[in-house]
Amino acid sequence: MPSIKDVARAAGVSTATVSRVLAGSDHVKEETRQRVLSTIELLNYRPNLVARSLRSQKSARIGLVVSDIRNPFFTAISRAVEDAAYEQGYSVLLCNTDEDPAKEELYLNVLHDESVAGIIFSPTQQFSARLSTFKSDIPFVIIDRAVNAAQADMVLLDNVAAGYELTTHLIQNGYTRLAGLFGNASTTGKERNKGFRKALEDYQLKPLAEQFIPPRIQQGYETTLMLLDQPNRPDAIFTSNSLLTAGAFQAIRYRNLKVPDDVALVGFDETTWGALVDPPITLIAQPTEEIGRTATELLFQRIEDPGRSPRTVILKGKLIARGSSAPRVNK
Amino acid sequence: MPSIKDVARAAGVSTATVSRVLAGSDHVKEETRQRVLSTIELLNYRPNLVARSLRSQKSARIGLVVSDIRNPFFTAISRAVEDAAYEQGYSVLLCNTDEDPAKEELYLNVLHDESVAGIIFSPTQQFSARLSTFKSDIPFVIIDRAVNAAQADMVLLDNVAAGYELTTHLIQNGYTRLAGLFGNASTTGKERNKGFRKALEDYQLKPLAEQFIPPRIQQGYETTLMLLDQPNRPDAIFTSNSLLTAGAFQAIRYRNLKVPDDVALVGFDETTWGALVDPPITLIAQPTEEIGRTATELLFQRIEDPGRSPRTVILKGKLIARGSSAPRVNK
DNA sequence: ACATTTAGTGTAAACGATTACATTTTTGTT
DNA sequence: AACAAAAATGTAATCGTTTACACTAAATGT
Repeated sequence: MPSIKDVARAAGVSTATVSRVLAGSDHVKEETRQRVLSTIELLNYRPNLVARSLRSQKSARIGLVVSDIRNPFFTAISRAVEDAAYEQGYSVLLCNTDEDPAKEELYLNVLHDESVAGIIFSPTQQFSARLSTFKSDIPFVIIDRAVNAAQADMVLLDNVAAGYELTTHLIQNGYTRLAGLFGNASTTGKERNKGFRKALEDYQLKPLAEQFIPPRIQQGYETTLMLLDQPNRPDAIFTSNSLLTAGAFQAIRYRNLKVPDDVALVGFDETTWGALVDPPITLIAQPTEEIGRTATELLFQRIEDPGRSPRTVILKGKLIARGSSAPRVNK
Repeated sequence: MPSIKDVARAAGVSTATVSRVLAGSDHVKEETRQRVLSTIELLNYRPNLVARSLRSQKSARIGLVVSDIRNPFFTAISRAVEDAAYEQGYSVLLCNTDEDPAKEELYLNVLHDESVAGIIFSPTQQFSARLSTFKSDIPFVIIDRAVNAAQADMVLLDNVAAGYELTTHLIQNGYTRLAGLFGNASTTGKERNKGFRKALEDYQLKPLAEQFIPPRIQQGYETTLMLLDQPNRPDAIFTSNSLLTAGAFQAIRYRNLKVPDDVALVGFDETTWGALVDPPITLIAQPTEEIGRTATELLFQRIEDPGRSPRTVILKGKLIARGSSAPRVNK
């Protein structure tokens, strides 16, 4: 593996000159530059990024910390971040916290030790407490979940509006006995609940149930069974993320109920299966590609200028109305 | 950010001693060790991994190169690899090639430049050609797809057996006009096809169609439509990966056909949706957790001992029979 | 009592790049 | 032709570790 010294020697120049050529400095004579470049080519030299990082005290790596890579939303985000990062010559270290604050802390430390240039992440709820400590250190951008202190760059969905729109859609399609399943691991669930409530209020309706539960398929399944078995069964179920939607869907099928005739179902996030099941699921699609790209861009901007005032970008979801919430037929 | 020098100074020792304590060397007096440790605690010192990598010429990072992170199989693999790696104190750089040889080459270079200790990856078909060049360099483990030269560690599914089992299952359940959709981006599709053929031969049947197509939902959809519109419609469709399964399922629904009465459908890999659709999909589940862990372990072993002779681990898939291939009822 | 081993520690040279500063070469001016 | 200014290049320190080697002091053997 040739080093910059080998190149310098072979090209008959000093390492400084090679470095300058590499950096694209314009203080190198064209002739020399060519000579160095062809030597680099010849020796198949590639600069050692570790050495470069050590010397320049910065790296071309960013960390991506997601709470569950199995959630298709985060999978999509990962792709977008990765694409955006690699376009800028950055690599991505992926970390998966499973909503576990201990793992989160571990990974933030790891990323710190790896000298990443910045971090994009979806924090656990417990993170807000640590935010102040963390802030001093590495540039970071929060995605998906608001943190208390507005002292950070964030890319969020307008969750209240999305919850409102999805709920309104149900109401306007004739559903009145609404139950909601909300993830309890983040503010996202809370905000979507806020929109849910607001919509109900605006139509002078009362929620039949509001459950805050862990964002897992199993939990969605169990809670939905419970709701379905109550005397006054809901005629529509609102779920605040796709894992809960999957669980709810399973439960409904398990009880041999018809969607949407017996009970409608709506949720969040485009998934492979949402369009495949019968009926397909009505949902709010998040602009994952845009979220990932925006977060990456914000991060680069902050790396560039750590002093700039924090910015929050709020994106809109898109209602995709499908069979699972088709207008209610009078019975 | 304190460095080892700061610790050394504060503890009244040399940096060498601090380093020895850090490395757990037993050539340090207990009293000194304690003093150093408490100084480290006090200053909240954490070793700089970049400097460590540079000096020791190795790093605690591994690269994971997958061909499509949106494929739930690879998502699952990622998780497993990540967990296994972090348990050993390694971080994971994630790369996504989209089956694009150019991206693959780019990422392999990036990983090389990042001085990763090793790479786990699912190569594109074009990779085999580059294998010999690549071999000299970084330790790596191939997953999911066999490469020509057996000169590499590999963790694979017994794809021929899996294809055979899945096909036999269809035949034994009374299906006779079988069509197969196989991914054309890897050897995996070919091998599953081999099992498919073998099973048909053993039962003296002829395949109705064998299509090798890009592993995308859209392609699966279009090809299935084409198959369904032929005069002699298949009574069962075999798909070699979950994206093709999804596409096929969509197409079947679009033509308003009943699964499995009009046409059965089987595929590979556990997905969220496979169990949710009606009827749920029969499939061969791969032991993703085990694949990921095994690959990571093999990689660590190879990093440890680069000279050892390559090893191929072949794991068995598990048939999960569900409604989409229920025994055929006589018409 | 002296030589020899052993344990504990320090010194300083790496690892491979970047970069401030010094030096040399080129160019331009008179 | 001489000098100044500008351009090109080189020298060497530096980033934060690890580690071969050197050294000291104490322990052991004779």
